[in-house]
Amino acid sequence: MTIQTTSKHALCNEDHTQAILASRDVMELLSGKWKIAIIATLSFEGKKRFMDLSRAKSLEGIGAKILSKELQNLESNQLITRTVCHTKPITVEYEITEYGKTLNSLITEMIKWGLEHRKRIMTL
Amino acid sequence: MTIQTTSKHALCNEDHTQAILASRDVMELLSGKWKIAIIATLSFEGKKRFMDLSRAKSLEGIGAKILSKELQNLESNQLITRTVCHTKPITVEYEITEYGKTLNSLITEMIKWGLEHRKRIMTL
DNA sequence: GAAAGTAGTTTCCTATAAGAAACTAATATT
DNA sequence: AATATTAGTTTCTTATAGGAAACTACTTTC
Repeated sequence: MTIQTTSKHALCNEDHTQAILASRDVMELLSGKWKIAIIATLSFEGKKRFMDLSRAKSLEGIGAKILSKELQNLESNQLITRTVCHTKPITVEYEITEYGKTLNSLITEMIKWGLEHRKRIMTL
Repeated sequence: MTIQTTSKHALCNEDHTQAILASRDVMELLSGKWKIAIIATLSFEGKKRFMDLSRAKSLEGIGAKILSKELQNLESNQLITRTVCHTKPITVEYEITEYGKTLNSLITEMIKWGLEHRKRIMTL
C-alpha cells in the first residue's frame, strides 16, 4: 500500500483506541500518590493492620485520613479486604485479594522502570 | 520456605522498600487523567501534531489547555519531543523519545489489565 | 486513675487538577 | 473583507487531592 497516512487500517485503529481507553480506566483506578504503594506494600509484606501500614517505611508520610480513605477506595474496588479481628484492643487486618494480585505484573513493570528512572535521574 | 513471618530478612526488606518507593516515583510522574493516554497515542500512532492529538479518539474530551500543559510536562521529563515545522501555517509535531519508548512494557501491562478489568466490570 | 495503644473520623485549610470559554497571532483560503 | 486553521494562552470557575491537628471511643497496662 502506498498510503503514507499516520493512521493504520480501520480494525487496527479501533483496536488500539480501545486499548488506550482501557489504560485510561487503569489510571483512573490507580492514580494518586498512595494507591500503588499501598497495594505493593500489602503484596510484598502480606496482611497488615492499619497502624502497621501507617508506619510502614514504604508509606512514610501518609496520614491517617488519607490512609483510611484510600483503603476504603481499594476495598470498594475489590483489590483488598478489610477484616475486623475481635482481639483485646480491636484490630483490623487489610489483605490483598486474588484480584488485587493480578496487578502484580503491572506493579513489577512499574518498579523496574522506576528503579531505572532513579538511576537516570541521578546520573543526569 | 517455611518462614511464615510477615517481614523478611533485613536486606530483602530494604530492597522491596526501595522498590515500592520507586513505584511511588513512577506514579508521581505518570499520575493524572491524560499522561498515559498521550504517551500511548504517540507510541501507537507515531508523531502527531497538536490538533491531531486534541482530536484523537483515544484523547476524546481533552481540552487545549490541559493538552498543552501535559505535553510540556512530558517534554520536560524527556518522554516526548516538540518540533516546530516551518510550514505555511506553522505546525508542531510531538513525538515519543527513545526514553519514552522504554515505557512500552509498562503501558502494555496497563492495557492488558485494563482490558481484563473492563470485562470483569461488565460481567459483574 | 493516668497514659498509651487500637482504628479510625472530623474539621479546617491549601494546592493542584481539570475544564469551559474566550482570546491571540499568524497565515491562507474564499 | 470575512472565515478558517494552526497552536496555543488567558481567565475564570469548580472539584478533588492531600494534609495537619484535634478528637472519639474503647481497652489495656502502669
